[in-house]
Amino acid sequence: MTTTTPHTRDRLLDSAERLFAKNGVDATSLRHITNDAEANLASVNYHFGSKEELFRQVFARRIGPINQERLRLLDNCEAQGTPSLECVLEAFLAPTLRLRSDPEQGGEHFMCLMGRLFSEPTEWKTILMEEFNEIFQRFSTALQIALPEHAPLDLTWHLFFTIGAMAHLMTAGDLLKTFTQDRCDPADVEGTLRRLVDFSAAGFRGTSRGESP
Amino acid sequence: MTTTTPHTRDRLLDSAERLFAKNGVDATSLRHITNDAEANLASVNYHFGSKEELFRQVFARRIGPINQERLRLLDNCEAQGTPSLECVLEAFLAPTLRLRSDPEQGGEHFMCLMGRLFSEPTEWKTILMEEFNEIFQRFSTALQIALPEHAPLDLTWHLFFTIGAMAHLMTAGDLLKTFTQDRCDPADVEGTLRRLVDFSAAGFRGTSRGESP
DNA sequence: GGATGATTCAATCATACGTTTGATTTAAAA
DNA sequence: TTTTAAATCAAACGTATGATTGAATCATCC
Repeated sequence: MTTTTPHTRDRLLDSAERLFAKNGVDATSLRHITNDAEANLASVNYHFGSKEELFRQVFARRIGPINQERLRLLDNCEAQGTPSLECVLEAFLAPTLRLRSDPEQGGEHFMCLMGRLFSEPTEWKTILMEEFNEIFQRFSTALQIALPEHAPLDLTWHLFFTIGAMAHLMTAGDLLKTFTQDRCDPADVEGTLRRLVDFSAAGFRGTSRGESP
Repeated sequence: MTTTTPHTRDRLLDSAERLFAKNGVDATSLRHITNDAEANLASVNYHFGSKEELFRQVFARRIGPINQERLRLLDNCEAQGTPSLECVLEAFLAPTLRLRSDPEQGGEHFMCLMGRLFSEPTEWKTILMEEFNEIFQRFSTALQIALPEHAPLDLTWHLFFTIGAMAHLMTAGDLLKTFTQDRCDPADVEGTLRRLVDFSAAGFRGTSRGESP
């Protein structure tokens, strides 16, 4: 048999992902996780060795496919000659934002968790950054091709701002909905994606002071 | 007498602010704080009643003046007729970003703390939002005056994106410096401010697809 | 100087944490 | 069936947490 059990190990990963996202990594105890997963307390250390390793694997389980999807979409852009700025930005942003509309998996929780990681203390943040470095370099060069007349330094700043807007959407998106009494709803993933892509693209091109010369 | 205490209370606020920013709220214990402040463990509960109230006052001590400065700068914009978009955005962004260049106070630590709060679990986040609601409304109407031809809903989305970029700068600014081997340095506050204002302003005006008809 | 209220202090409370242990159960190989 | 390894379990480990106590110290005013 291949499917031995609805294995404890996977239930632990699912519960940990959800609770880490909801309450933060530090505030989530192993007892919360094992209660939620209906597993024994010791099972975490049996299957993962430590809480830190559990977290690392919660993260590793999702980030690989996401970054693969990023690169796949970027390849799509570049397959048709010089890629457009919007296409590159969408390739970068879509895989994370679309986690929200993937409810059968726990993608929504992971999105929140990843967004929070950007602002978490160093020890956890480095885990994120190890995976992120390649993507950052890859998209930086793609942006230089899409906007050859812009200084590379400007592109780096603008990508950083875009990542900030994306991360804010991931962690505080629900807050926006509350604030605006549901008039802005990040649950409309494609609409949100289009708005963010357009906003960032205009920001990248910049110097649009309204009047044309 | 008005000045009852010599120092302890203020030393607690300073240490708490710094440690909360550095390690996170949950990960910072009262013992860390009182050791750092060279105060007795019980002094926190004597002066503040609880850890939560200590945090609330760490926050309240700074956010009031910051938001006052925001409104003052906004008044300056509006004093000269219809305010420009850049002026409004700078009035919103400058008071927080400039905390970094205020090192004699602990403003730098507070900036990081505030940025992180955007993505912290709900209980702390609501504390931030209580203070933020008025500012949000005030600047929303100012933006509608600066960009009368834009839909109010668009402005709300764009302000949200801008806040995200700002928050990311506050929490992960050092990461940008590391990533770019110091070629992008958020410690250059006015340069960073100008970049963010220009990026956001272009994003707000939007629809600058590069080519002019 | 003695009284009074504001602070500081060491000690302790109950609770929660991540981890470890050793026995027990489960499931597949021999 | 017997053997063997994987998995689960209840219980406890030592440490750390936020909070509380009552005595001691300090500053201030009458």
